[in-house]
Amino acid sequence: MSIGDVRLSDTKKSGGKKRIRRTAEEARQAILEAAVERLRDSGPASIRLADIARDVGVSHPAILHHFGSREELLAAVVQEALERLHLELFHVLTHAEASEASSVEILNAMAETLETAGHARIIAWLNLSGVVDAVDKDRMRLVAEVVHARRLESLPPGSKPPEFEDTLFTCVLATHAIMGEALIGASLRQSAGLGDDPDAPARFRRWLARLLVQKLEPPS
Amino acid sequence: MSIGDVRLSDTKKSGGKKRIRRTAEEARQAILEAAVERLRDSGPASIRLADIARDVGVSHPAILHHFGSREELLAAVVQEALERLHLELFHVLTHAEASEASSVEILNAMAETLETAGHARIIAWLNLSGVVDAVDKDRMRLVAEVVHARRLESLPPGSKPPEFEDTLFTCVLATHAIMGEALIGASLRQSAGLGDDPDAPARFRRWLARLLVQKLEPPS
DNA sequence: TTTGCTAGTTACAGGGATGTAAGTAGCGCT
DNA sequence: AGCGCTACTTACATCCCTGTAACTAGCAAA
Repeated sequence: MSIGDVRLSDTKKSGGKKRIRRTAEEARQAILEAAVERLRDSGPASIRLADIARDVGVSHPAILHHFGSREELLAAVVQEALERLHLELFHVLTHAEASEASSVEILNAMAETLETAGHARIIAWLNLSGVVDAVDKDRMRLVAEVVHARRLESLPPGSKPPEFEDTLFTCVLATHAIMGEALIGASLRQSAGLGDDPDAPARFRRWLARLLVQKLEPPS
Repeated sequence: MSIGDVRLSDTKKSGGKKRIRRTAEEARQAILEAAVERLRDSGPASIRLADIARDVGVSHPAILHHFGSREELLAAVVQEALERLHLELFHVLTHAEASEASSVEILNAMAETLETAGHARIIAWLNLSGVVDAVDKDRMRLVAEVVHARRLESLPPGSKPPEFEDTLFTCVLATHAIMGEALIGASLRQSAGLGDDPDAPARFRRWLARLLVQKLEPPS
């Protein structure tokens, strides 16, 4: 198998000749689902009609029937992936605003969303592949504003308030750290001599959280 | 043009029918050069024999003549890229050890190497594409040890020494930040409302440096 | 100058990917 | 029941990419 791309043999589906007929919407969703998974795991270049068709259990022209062309499928997949990301982030943010979550808890929730759901990988793929508008306008600023508000609230009286950009950059750094963990965490841990340490990731996560706490909510 | 992969039309080279004959070594180098560039810009999946051949100015079977197969070319390209990275990092480190560079200067030099030379992109591509051994064993630990030594040197007398893992994690965080800047810096800046601010990257870099200084070399 | 080695060329074969054409079958509606 | 719509299928056309075969030409050594 090639290093650059995953070639799977286009095996015929066996036996069952019963044709299943979904609604157009269901079919689109099933196809998008499979395609997003491939996007996350192996990047946009590995989105091949025959593969996705096999995942879903249809023939590849069925995909073209619903999406017109691979190009349009890819666009729909990207939009779908970003929509999911935005939905989850929105959920995390509003949830954080409702409860009295600390700044660091917000960042931890963001980490969860980006890392485990595979969104970090998709963002990285899209950025590397040159899809420009991978992150929508001002979302990071909104996050930073929420965090900054909390920061000002918990400010010990008498001390001068931190600048907004300090909070903004802290959020950017946190994002870089989260993305970095998701993308190169494993190999970096290897390179740091922590490869065989099973709870090194958790320890780093805690360490990072403590650093951010110290930065955002310094003891008075 | 597709989002997932870059398709360039295979234009015939014009006019000059004079055949140039390099030594085998020169040819290999020229081919590797072009291939590394493509790896950096568009990822391993976009390494296509015809494209690289056109870049170098030969026909595509010439590449197969020197490398045997696309697979072997790809392996050679990866090895070449990692070798360059290691060479440059080694240079940075030994240079830092020779001069009396501060911890942050070391990290800045690493940033320079990873970001501007395009190594960050290559590392990300390889990690995302599933090439496992993208980072060699213990390099990060070596860096951290150099940094930690400096940290202990500049320790104000009487204060208790920091743990090594604190320094190690700081280096990991710095690496994540550097990688993050190289990979998603632009779109993250957009999302932070700093898209039209030309010296936002420099400001973030300074902010990060100050943070690391504070962490590694606290004022006594 | 001739001869040998090999870097390089053109032409073509084979496989895999996208996309098209024409027909089939599931399901709702009358 | 049967009619129509359309989700889906099979078969095929086409293009691109890798790899092979046979030949060509630059350069060095005799």
